[in-house]
Amino acid sequence: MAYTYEYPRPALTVDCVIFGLDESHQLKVLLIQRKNDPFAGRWALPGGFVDMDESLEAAALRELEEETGVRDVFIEQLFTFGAPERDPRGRVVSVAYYALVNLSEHPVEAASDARRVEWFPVQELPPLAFDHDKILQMATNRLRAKVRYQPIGFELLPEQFTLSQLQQLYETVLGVDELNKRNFRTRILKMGVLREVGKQENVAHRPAKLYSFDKEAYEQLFRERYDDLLRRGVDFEI
Amino acid sequence: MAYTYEYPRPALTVDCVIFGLDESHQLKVLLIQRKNDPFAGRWALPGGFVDMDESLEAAALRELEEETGVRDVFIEQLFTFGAPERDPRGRVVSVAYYALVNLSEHPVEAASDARRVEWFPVQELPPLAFDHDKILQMATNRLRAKVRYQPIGFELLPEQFTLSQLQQLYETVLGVDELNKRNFRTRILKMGVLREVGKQENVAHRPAKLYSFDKEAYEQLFRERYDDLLRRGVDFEI
DNA sequence: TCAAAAGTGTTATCATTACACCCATGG
DNA sequence: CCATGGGTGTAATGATAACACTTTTGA
Repeated sequence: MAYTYEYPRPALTVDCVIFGLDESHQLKVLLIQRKNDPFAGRWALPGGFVDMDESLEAAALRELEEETGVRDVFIEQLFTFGAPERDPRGRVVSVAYYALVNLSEHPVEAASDARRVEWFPVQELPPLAFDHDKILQMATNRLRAKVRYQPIGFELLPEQFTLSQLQQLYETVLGVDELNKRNFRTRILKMGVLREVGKQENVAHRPAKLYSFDKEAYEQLFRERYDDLLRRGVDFEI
Repeated sequence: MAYTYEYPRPALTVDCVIFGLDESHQLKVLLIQRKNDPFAGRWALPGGFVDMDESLEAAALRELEEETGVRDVFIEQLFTFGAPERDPRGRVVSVAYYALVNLSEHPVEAASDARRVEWFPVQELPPLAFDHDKILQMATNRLRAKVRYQPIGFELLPEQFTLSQLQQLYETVLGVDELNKRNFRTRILKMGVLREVGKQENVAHRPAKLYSFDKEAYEQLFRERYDDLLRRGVDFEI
């Protein structure tokens, strides 16, 4: 069957940049190996064509699961890439999505067609197909910007976590050596979005307090913040 | 002539949300009146179909000029809207762009096909076609967020401007009553991105100092900021 | 008693807020 | 000399950064 239109149309695809944090606090990204030309054998972001009756987000989630087995992810739209020459096969416009997940909770599946799927450290990436390096670069920047004003990342930790774990997470996502322990703690506790829920047991050192993220407190805070911001006016801070 | 594809393809359009500031410090948005169904007679964002050999941004600028006569605008991508039912004619995915311009420097043209083009105050909008109210809402939010961390808006003022004018601008864009004069000034001057260039003449009150935006100083500042941010780590501020 | 990691005290400095007040000009 | 905006002083309070120190646990 074929589909005919009066005017030519670009093809429309979606691509997913899925960041994962592994046990050793490395930031990784999920890639698949292409089987077909163009770029056969190269690694690429999971993605594919949008069906006519699904939303863009649904398309991204569907392709992600089909190609990697990864599901139940909160993705957000990143940017739409539409340079005329970005795909050698012809005009293809791609809407990119991104997410940050707990790597250990999202095992990759050997996809049905035996395509390879792997997590790569963002520091040691293979050459990528199409303009996927550009997409990934933008996703990394966005993730780092976002981590500063939204409590992204709490989903990556166990339900209960220590402040050291949380600090580790921030250091990893921001790609920074070592944040000042004292100041990190003061800051994050002052926000009042963490609830103390117990302490570690059976560790060979002083047991750390365990916290969980208090979502309601956060949402409350967020609402208050908004009014503040308007009163302050200008900021010029990221 | 017709174009045939093996699989169906959504149509791809671009839409432009152009904000303008008028002389009386009102925030307005540029709309056109549709001639044809669906939504004939309704007001809508300027926009249209993407050609096969132009980038998305180029398509947005082309449609903007064709439909409104407005040109030489710095647009930025906002979001891509792709809900399956957003256009009654069928599947249409639209990449939205936005910009903020000095309204008086961008006169609208009676478009060749005599379609009406007008600036509407964002507070008093007519019903809009498609999901354009949603697009506009998102654009407004983005503009307000952006104005806090980027010196957007300086382009809207004359080359030389007073601090009161600048404050007015911020109040308008943020939709806020009155920022504290003292604090606004302290803050913005402390940044060091304004250069004093003279003073007003022939005004019936103490003449104000005139400033211009020091682009180099800003870019310098921006680079320094970035390192700082990494060291501070977590922020949770917008 | 030691290693390892958790957790705290403190201080100098800077930023923010809120108010009230003074200044220069043309009419 | 007054109306009209432009422009400044200041003090209380809170946030930030930097560094060194104490505590608690299992081995």
